[in-house]
Amino acid sequence: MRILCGYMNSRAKSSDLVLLFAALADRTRLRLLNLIAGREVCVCYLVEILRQGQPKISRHLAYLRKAGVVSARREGKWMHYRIERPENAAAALIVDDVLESLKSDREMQADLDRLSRACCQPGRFVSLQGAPMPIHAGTTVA
Amino acid sequence: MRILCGYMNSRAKSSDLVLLFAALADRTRLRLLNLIAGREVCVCYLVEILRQGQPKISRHLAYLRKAGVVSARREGKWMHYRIERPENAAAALIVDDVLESLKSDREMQADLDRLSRACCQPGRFVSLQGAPMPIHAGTTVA
DNA sequence: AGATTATATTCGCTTTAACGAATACGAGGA
DNA sequence: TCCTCGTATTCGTTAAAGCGAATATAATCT
Repeated sequence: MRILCGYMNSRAKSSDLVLLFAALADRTRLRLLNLIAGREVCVCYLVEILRQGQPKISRHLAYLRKAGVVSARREGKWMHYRIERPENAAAALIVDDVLESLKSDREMQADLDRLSRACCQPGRFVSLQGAPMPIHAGTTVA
Repeated sequence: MRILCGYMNSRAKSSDLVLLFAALADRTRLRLLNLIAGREVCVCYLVEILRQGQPKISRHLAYLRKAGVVSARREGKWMHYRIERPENAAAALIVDDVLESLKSDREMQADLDRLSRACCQPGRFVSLQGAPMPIHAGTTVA
């Protein structure tokens, strides 16, 4: 098992990396990753916070899923997205770096602020009434 | 100076990152970075090793230059390319990760092998006769 | 100066990405 | 079952990337 693991790491396909980089080479997708980092977020929140069309958000989420950076979980009508650390060790390192560095970006900080406010008073946002709130990572129950 | 430096790092623009990722999201460009990593290489070697058209290589190098990942130095008719660590701290970290992880890719290893062989016997490659050999990083004189 | 060599850029074309609008799907609720 | 709501996908269009062929530029050689 440990040997197999080492074997896989020693033969990283850079095609994985190309796919990853393509996924990261878009500001909207970086904003999505930033919002999802550290919690599990329902799509409706992402649409509301980024103030962009729902199909657009959904397509970008699909793109991130295909790249193996996020995964989705269904809960009734709602879909929750969370960060998925790639199997490829190099890719995983890079994702860590990226998520960390996004914290120092102005717009990313503003997005997170908006998300916090939306969580405090979901009623203010018509589109969020009744929607399940983001779940902080490591928390068993909201 | 140290304060200014810290200030800049604390306000990373993720647009820099988008540009960087776009530059990394191409296999030919990754192969170029892999060949250039650790040494300064003349364009004609890159064309020869990758066995691809010269305009294509040149365009990809221009792309990498605009993204701030490589820089060029002219020596007579020849242009030498080397890795340029981005100013943005996050970007620099990512570049380090990428260069390191490329080492475990099959094709990248093969490219480096071909480069070594070409350096030993430049005469074998018609296009390399008289061309300046790659210069290992940290070496003052070839 | 004119020819030659190494590299960069332009041109036309084909492929791919991104978007909004419309539509389809999937799970609950009436 | 039909309706509604949240999300995903398709469609048609527009913008951008990548490519080879041709051309331009910059330095060296004769």
